[in-house]
This record gives sequence, structure tokens and C-alpha cells, in this order.
Amino acid sequence: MRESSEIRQGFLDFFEGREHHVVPSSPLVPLADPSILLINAGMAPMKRYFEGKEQPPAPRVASCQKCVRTVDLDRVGFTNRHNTFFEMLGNFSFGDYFKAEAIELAWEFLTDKKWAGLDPKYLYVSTHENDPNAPGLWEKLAGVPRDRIFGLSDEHNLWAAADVGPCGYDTEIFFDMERAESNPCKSREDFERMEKAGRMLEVWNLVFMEFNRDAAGKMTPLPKKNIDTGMGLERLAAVLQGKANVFECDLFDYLVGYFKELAAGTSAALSTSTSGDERVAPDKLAYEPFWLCADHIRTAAFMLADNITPSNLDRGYVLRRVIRRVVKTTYLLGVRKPYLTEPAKLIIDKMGDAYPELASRKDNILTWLAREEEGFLGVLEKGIEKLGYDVNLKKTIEERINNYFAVLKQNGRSTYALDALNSLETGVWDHLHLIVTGGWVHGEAWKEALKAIDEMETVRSECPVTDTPQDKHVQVILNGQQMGGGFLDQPGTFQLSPEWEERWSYVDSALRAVAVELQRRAVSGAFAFYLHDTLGLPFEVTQELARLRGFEVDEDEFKAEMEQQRNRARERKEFTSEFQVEEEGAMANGDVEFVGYDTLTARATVRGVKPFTGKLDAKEKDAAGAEEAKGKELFALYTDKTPFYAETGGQPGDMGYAVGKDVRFRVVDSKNMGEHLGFFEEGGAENLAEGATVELKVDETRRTAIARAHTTAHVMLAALKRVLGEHVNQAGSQIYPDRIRFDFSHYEAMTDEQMREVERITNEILLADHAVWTQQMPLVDAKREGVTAVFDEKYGETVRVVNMGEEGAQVSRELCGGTHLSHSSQAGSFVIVKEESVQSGIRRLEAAVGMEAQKFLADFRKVGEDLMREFHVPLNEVEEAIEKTRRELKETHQELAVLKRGALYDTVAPKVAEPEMAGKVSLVAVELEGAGKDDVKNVIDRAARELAKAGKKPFAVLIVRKDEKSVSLTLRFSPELPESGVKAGAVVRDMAKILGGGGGGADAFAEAGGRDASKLPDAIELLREKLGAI
RNA sequence: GGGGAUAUAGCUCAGUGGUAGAGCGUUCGGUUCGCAUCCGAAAGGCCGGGGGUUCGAAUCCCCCUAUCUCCA
Repeated sequence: MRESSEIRQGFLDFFEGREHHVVPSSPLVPLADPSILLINAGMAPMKRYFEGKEQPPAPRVASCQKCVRTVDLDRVGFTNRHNTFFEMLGNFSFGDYFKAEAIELAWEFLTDKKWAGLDPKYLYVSTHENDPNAPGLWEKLAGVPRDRIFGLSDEHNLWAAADVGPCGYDTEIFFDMERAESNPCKSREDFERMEKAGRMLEVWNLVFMEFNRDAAGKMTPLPKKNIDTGMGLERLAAVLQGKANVFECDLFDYLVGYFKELAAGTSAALSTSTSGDERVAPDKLAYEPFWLCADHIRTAAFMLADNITPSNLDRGYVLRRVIRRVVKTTYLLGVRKPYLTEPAKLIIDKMGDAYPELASRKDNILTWLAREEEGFLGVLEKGIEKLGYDVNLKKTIEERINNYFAVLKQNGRSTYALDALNSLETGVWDHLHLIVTGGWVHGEAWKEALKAIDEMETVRSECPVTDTPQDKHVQVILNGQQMGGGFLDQPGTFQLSPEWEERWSYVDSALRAVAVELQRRAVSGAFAFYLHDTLGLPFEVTQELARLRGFEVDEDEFKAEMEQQRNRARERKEFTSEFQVEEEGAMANGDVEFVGYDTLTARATVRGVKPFTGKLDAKEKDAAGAEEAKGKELFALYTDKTPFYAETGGQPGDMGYAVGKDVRFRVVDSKNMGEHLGFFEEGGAENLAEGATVELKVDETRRTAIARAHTTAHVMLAALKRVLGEHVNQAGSQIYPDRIRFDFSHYEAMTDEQMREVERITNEILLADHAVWTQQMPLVDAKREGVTAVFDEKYGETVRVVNMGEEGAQVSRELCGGTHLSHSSQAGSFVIVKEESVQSGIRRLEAAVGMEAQKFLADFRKVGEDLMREFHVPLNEVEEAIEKTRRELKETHQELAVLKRGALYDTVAPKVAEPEMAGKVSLVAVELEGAGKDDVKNVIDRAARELAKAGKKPFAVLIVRKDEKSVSLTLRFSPELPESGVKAGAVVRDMAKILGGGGGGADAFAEAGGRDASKLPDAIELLREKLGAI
């Protein structure tokens, strides 16, 4: 017995031969256990038997159960034994045999040559230090010597499902992975140390469930004592195959091999690359990345096989994290291409026989993996780009600052230093802003530097350095005053005024502080958090990649940011839940008999009436109740029984009437069973005293409309599963009269074809006139029979199942407490109104049935008819006709623009040919009527071209545009004109001031506007003056 | 449920208030035995939608829609 498949089968055969009933592995999603997200132990599906809630199929049971356990997620790859997915072999006794036989069975299986055949000399046993029988039983029944039995504390050998409830001592069998002949394990301390180090491998855990523990910690014996055992298949396989760790056994070796090859291929490719790619050599990592990958990909494949889909919630999130960790790991090893489906195929080949769901859901598994991988690679790339940007930027800044100080040291304050400073500023300025304002770094130094460079910027712009090359003498001039000067070829002669000196020193000190900050070579935690939070780049990737470039990430700060984020989310959550508690408390109403499935009227006894101060739901498409109640004094009427359906499961509460002697109460909503919200149309609260009799009548029209929508929603879900796949699950829905809003899991927008197909199938089923009937059954049975249920919805022990179609051939079966049609055809027609996204992996459909569907289609037909009439073509040619019209319109627009500009330019042309002279400058100043902004730019460009061609340089073109409210100027200079000191941006600003407005722009092109057109001559005169002064 | 980010040419993206850009792709012309050849040219845009601030908005502010992402 060596191969894992032999061990799996052998184990089950062994126990079957010893009167155990063999049960197949349960799906990973618990059938009826809201306390766990995923089956995480072999006994998990048996919990109901242990709790006595259900009769086990036999007193003795054995199974090989697939499990996913994520508490050890971070240890996978670091030890020789931890897995997130594993198969648990187990035998169970429900009040049948106990300690002695459990020990005998385990020992026989492990040591008998016909079965596992392990050499007893490598086996050790632990028991609970307080267990009076276990050590003796081991000695007597298995012949284990006393010095190989160690009694350990609660921490190791006390099993409990929870703080309160069944618990018991356990005993564990260990295998010495070093297969040491002599026994160096002499003491309990030795043993515990070796266990931690992975030398002593726990193979089998036998739990003796014998006590019940109460809140005080007191343990009383259980009436029926149980046995629950668990042996990791992976571990046993490793031991039997003579391997030092689970990843070398045949359940993993092919995967580890695959990943090794994958990474090796990449490193070969990269060694010839000069792209500066980041890659971590496997031997530089603190763990075995291939182990992690092999483990996680198995987990992912099995979760997908059980119809779990990646999402941002619960088990979907577990799945997503696992997949992303694999991709992340190989990414760090240099793998850049998608590959995940390959190892998945290997797993399906290897294990498809033992787990048929792998093979049958192969396409689904591969599709999701490919999708998720692709998405995450995109995320990684984006994040890494940003990180690289940040890190490179810091290096650049550092370089420039060093250069600046080097120059300063050599030449003192001089134009050389100024140049160095300039080079710092021009290259780094924008990015420095980004770094500081983006909150990507910490430390005041950066902010100071920003201020300092800001300072330099203003000084520099007002303070030109003039260079007279003849004598290498430079001057710095501020506000017309000389601030300093010196000789270029004579270091040290450069003297500064005190004001300038002070400002420059300030820059020095700020830059020095930044240099110190850079010395830390740190990526700020805030930036790492930004990468994680906004871009989804895992912290470890940030850390690893930063490390490769010699940077550390501030982990404490990152953690603090994470904590803040958690608190934010929690605060909000607490607020809403508090609100709910209060509301429910105010309306508690004891047991109420609901008769609304069978009848819409009932005579009931009043339990009380009180003013209602809460808020009525005003649901977007069903605000009728809230609308009607507006401005009314609201009450809540409580009765002992009711036909009014209370809002649950997405179905809205009923409306209707409560009528009694001298009183008429309008019910506009029903929130909890037996609680009717509404107002008095006749009489008042005094007419409905406790004990009074009322006639309750549900609004039948509305109820029917709701039923149409609800029943159709069931059919639609069935149709969606058929069209899109089994992964489609309901993720919340809201039913309105004749309308449905339905959220479901699906990875991409539905195509038009898919929507038409869903419509077709849904209508087909509806029209087939299936009977709708309900039944009660235990939740577990319902789930076992594959009845559709909403993920994570809390259900009771017994559930109501809504069936459609003949028994045994239902077209739809759903757990549902809602009210439905009796025959599907009553729904009328069904039409999808809208498809949209809710969040990643969740789509939303809005649909209409019955009269709403009619109305929707009628609206559409009207539009179609109007279009046909308008375009004089049949319906199927409307699209083409519109396209043609659009094209023609566009062409016409373009032609018109050309003509218009031509005409506009004609009015300018004479002035271009004969420009007026403002000093040495050729000036064209014209007013264009009826021109748009783009026209002006076009005309001004053309004028400039013509002037340049005619050699009339330097030149200036001013175009004025007026409308009722304002006047706007566009000014263009020939390129060399600004060199004389007159800049278009400044000139136009001054001109606009005269006109009562503002403006600005570049040196050779600027725009401005103002309100007062009458001042236009003054403004143009100003332009003439400025130009004339050159 | 709460937060963050993104939306610009067919694709990937740049563009921090002043004439909308690059690379790839497409079409055309030339070049090459050939290759993911090279050279040149052109077409292609309500800068996601709506409102506001401003003389002027792809850019700033608000609302909406879509996509990505983190927390619960």
C-alpha cells in the first residue's frame, strides 16, 4: 500500500470490513451548518449526528472527507505538513465503540502488513495528561512501550468544538520523520520540541468525545460517548512513500514538479533579458514557494469544483485569496504569463476518478481560474508600476540632491549651484508634489522641501539670471535690483544680497532633511497601504519588490492604516445594527399564526395598536404604500393571526384593510408577521382595543402581482443557470408587483444573445403552465437533493420548498417562504428590462412580468413605430438609416466648418497682407463676427503661417470675438517675439484687466476675456504700446 | 454596508486652467527575398454623462453611471 489512491481505498475497505458504513465526501460547502464557512475537518459533516440532531446512517461510519482549512494559511510552504486543502480519513462511532476499540482499530490499520504496515519502532503516542485510561490501553492493546507515550496538556490533547458543549480528551499517533533507529526522544519536552520542528509528524488524531462542558468549565460525562478520528491522507502517504514531507508524496510531487519547471523556464528566459525585471531566486526565499503553489492550486480547483466562485465575500473571498497567492508567488519567481489552467488540468487528471465533480466541472474550473488569474495579473502590473515609479523617483531625487550638494561644495554659491538646483527642480518638481500630496511618504522633510522648492520657484521666476558671456560675469536681478553677481570662471566671487542668501540657505536645509529621509530607504506604510487598498497589490509583493531595490516598507504604519480601515467599516456597521435591534424590540409580538398561504382574508383578534414612529420603506419601484401614507398618522396593528405576508426574503409586505366595528384601518405595509402598518380611514385606536375582532383583507391585486414576479424570479434563476452555467447563484433580490430586481453571481456582463435566451426559456417554462406546489422538509434533505438556496441565508431546521412542475421532474425547486402563483402561466409574459453590474462577480437583472411587461413592450413598440415613420424605412433598416444620417450630418458639419473658416479668413486676409506696424512688430488686430472658439484658433494659425511665409517678423495677431455678454481675445506672437521680454500671456492679462476680466496663457499664445467691450480700443492701444516699446 | 481609485483615438496610456497627444493597431504610398523590416502620410476624439466655478475646463468642485480594489 503506497499510492495515495490505494491508501484512500484501503482505509475505507479496512473499516468497511469492520462493520463501518462508508459515506462519500460531503461537498466543501456545509449543507446545514452556518457556523463554518467551509468543511474544515472530517467530522464536520457528522456534527449533526454527534449533536443528536439527526440519526446517523449507522452507529459506525467511515469516510474520506475533502477539507479546506485556512487558519494555517500563512504556514503553508513554511513547514513539512501544513495544507489548506487536504483529505481527511476518519472513522466515527456514535455511541457504539469507545477508547479501546478505537485504539485497536487504529493500531491495526497502521501497523498490519496487510494495511499500512508501518514499523512500530517509528511510532509515538500522545495522550491527555489527565486521561486515566488511554496510556494503559496503548500499552496493553497495542504494545506501545511506556516511554513512547507522552501525556500532554489541554492545549494539545483536549478537543472541543466550542467553549461550551461536547468535548473530550484525545490521543494522537506520531511518526518519526527521521526514522531514527535509536530513540533520542526521552522526555515530554524533547517530544514537544521535535513535534514543533516537524520531526514528529502527527498522523492520526483519535478524539474521545466523553464530556459536556458548561459555561463554568465544569465537565460532566455524556450519556452517549462518541469516537471521532482524523488522519491526513497526505501525511500518511508521505510516511508510506518514505518522504520527509507531504509535498514529496504522489499527491503533490507532480504539482511541485510542474511549478519548478515553470519557474526554471522563466529564469532561463530572464537571464538573457536586460529589462531589469524583478525576480526572486527560490533559494532566497524563507520558504518553499513551490509547496505553497501546489497546495493552493489544489484548494482552488476543489473549491471551484463545488461551485464556489471568487468574490469579495466569505468563501468566495477565501478562494480569491488562495488563487491570488499562487499567482503572486509565481510572479515573484518571474512568471509573467497566465498558466494556472495547466496545473489545474493535472489535478483533474490525477484526482478526477476519486472526485468526479472535478472532471464534470472541468470547464467551469478552468474558466474561473483563467479569469481570476488574468484579472489579478492586471492588478499586479498596475501596482508594481506605481511602486517602481515611487522607488525610482526617490533614487532620482537622491541623485540630484547629491549632485547639488557636490556642486555647492566645489563652487560655493554660484550659477553652477543654481544650475544644479534647477536640474533638481525641473526633473523632480512635479513628482515631489505628487509624493507629498498623495500621502505616499511620511516625515515633515518632504513637506519642507516642497515649500522650499516652491520658494525657489517664485524667486527664480521673478529673478532672472543674466549671463554676459564676454566677461563670464553673471548677475541676479530681483525687482529690478541687483541681488548678487560674480564671475563664472572665478569660484567664490559670487556674492549674494542677504535676502537672497537667506532664501537659498532655507532650500539647502530642506534638501538636507530630504536627503536624510532618503537615507532610510523606506517606502512609507501609507503608500504600501494605498497600493494594497486601492490597487489590490498584496503587501508582501510590495515588501518583496521594494527589498530587491534596497528599500524597506514601514510595516507598522501599514498595519496602523489597515486598523483604521477596519474601524471605519466596523463603526458604520455597528450603527446600522443598533438601529435594527431597537426597531425589532419595539415591535416584538409573540407567536403569530400566518394563514396567508391559503387565504387572503381572516378574522383575527387584536393584540394591540400603537403609534408607529419608524420609517416606511419607499422602495424605488414600489413606493405605493409609502406614498399613500404620506402625511398620515401611522399606527402598528398587532393581531394573533394574519393573512398579511410580512416583508422577508425580498418579497415586500402585503397591503390591504383591517375592518372592525366602526373602524377601517388601511394597511400600507407589513414588516413583521402579525404587525400591520397603516392609518385609520374610519375610527381610531380606541376602536381596536385588545381583544377586539377584526376582518383582515389582503389587497388581492397587489398580492397577485407580487406572486407573478416572485414565481417568475424562480423560473428566471433556473433559466439563468441553464444559459450561463451552474455557478449562477442568487445574491439577493427584491420583488415588486410585476417587477423583479435580481442579483446573481456571474463573472461578466451578459450578452444580448444570452439575455434573449433567458427571456425565451423563461417564457417557455411559464407558458408550459407548470403547477406550483410547496412541501416541508428538513433543511439537510433539501440541500442534499440540490434544492436551490441562497448562499449564507439562515434557514431553520425545517424548510419550505417551492416546486414547479411534476414531482421528480421539477423545472425549479427553491427554498422559499414567499407567496406564489398556483400555475406558472398566470405570470403572463416576461421581459428583461435592464442588466447591470453590482460589484465584481455580481450582476443585476431587472425584469418585468404581467402588465408591466406589456407596458414595457408597448413603450418600445411606440419608439420603433416612431422611428419607422420618421425614417420611412422598415424596422430592420432603422439602424442603418440612423447611421447614414449621422454620417451625413458629420460630413456636412466638417464641410461647413471649412467654408466658414475660409469666409472668416477672407475678412482677415487684407490685414495680413498689409499689417500695421507697432514699432518693429507687424500687428494684425481684427474683430471676427460669428466665429466660434475653434474658428478663431484656426484663423489665427493661418494668419501666423502667412505672416511667417511673407517674412514679416516679428509679428503679433490679435483676434477679438464679441457676443452679448462678453468679449474675448486671442493673441498670438511669432515664436521669437517673447525673447524680447514681451510675453503674450502677460500682455493679454493686462488687456483683459482693462476689459474687466482676466486671462493668460503661454508665451506665444494666450487667451483672455472680459465684460466691457466699450474699452476694447484702450486694450488694443495697450498692446500697441507694449509692442512698440521693443 | 463603508472607504479608495480609474474612465482621453480601435487597444495601452500620457496630458495639474490656455490650439487634445504618444506608442501599438488600421488605411494608403514607398522600401525589403524574408522576419513583429524600415521610411513617409492619412483616417480615427461631444476627453463616460449631467450640473457648477471661470474670460476660458479633458484639467478644479458637486451629482450620476461603469469598471477595479480594500475593509466589514
